Amino acid sequence: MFSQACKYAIRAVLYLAVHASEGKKVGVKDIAAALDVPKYFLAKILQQLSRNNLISSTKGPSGGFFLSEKNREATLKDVVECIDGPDVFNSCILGLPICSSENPCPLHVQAFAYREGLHYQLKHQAIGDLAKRIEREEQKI
Amino acid sequence: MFSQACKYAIRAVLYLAVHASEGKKVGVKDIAAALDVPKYFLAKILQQLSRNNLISSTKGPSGGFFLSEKNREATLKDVVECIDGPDVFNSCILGLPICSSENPCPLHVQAFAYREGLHYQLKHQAIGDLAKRIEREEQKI
DNA sequence: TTAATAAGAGATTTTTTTGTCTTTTATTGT
DNA sequence: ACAATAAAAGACAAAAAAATCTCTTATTAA
Ligand code: FES
Ligand code: FES
Repeated sequence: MFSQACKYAIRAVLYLAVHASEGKKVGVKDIAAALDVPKYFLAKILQQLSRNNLISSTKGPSGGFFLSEKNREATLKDVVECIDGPDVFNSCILGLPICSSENPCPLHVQAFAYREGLHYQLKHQAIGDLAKRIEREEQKI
Repeated sequence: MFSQACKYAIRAVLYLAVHASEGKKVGVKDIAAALDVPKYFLAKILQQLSRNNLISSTKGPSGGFFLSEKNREATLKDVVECIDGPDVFNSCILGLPICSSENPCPLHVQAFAYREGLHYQLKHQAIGDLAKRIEREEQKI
């Protein structure tokens, strides 16, 4: 479903949502250590998210990454599409050129349900709200 | 979700289920052309399926690939696990080391529910039956 | 104003996946 | 027997994804 880079991106954003803020920035090193993820690779991913204004950063001492209030209004769908491109949620599970209910492949019905269920959550839940639920339910990242 | 090889495998098996039989074998060349898939790559995949007794083949003139009655009783789950390994349907969508409802990641509920939907179909529908539905509903492969 | 810090950017390497080509082996019809 | 056929197997190449390293730029605090 998601590329490795995208998995790291989601986890990093959620980590920032829970552990960082305007006043408490976190460096790549810390995130990478906390998530047990390759440091330099994560750095690249965070750069890309930052360029697309999905996360915020400042350089220099006491600098690092965090989520602004604006950033918290975005969704994980934005994050996913930033890393894996815009077609993640509308391409055929068997790789056929078009995925549609009019011209379905043999797995379309189930695959579509799967994708849409996930898509819906990722699209309609703000990252800020998601973070609150993660803390409340003590979920793993 | 599935590797390219696995997508090709599923499509090839379904193609054989619909278009081949003990009495009407089909060669890699024909399958590759019909599915618009790289020929040599597909050959490798078919070999692997054949070694694992998920499809049947004979060498020599008028030889080729087909599905025996036994083969038709297998499921696409078997095909998928033969190519992509046994963990496809029980690994965390975020790549966390364990996926369980006791220790869920933030996407677990949705990911699990819909993954299971797909898993269920692939596990409980024999390839032979699936082929009949494909013909009946004129689905694309 | 300078040394230390941390992200940004670029280049490079490693690994995995995908795709191709060649040789061998088995089978069949002549 | 033999030429033709087609899969099996092995080696190889190309492309993509993942991961690493180095250098640059901005910022801050002493
Ligand atoms: S057509 Fe294949 S998943 Fe929709
Ligand atoms: S724990 Fe992540 S999908 Fe189940």
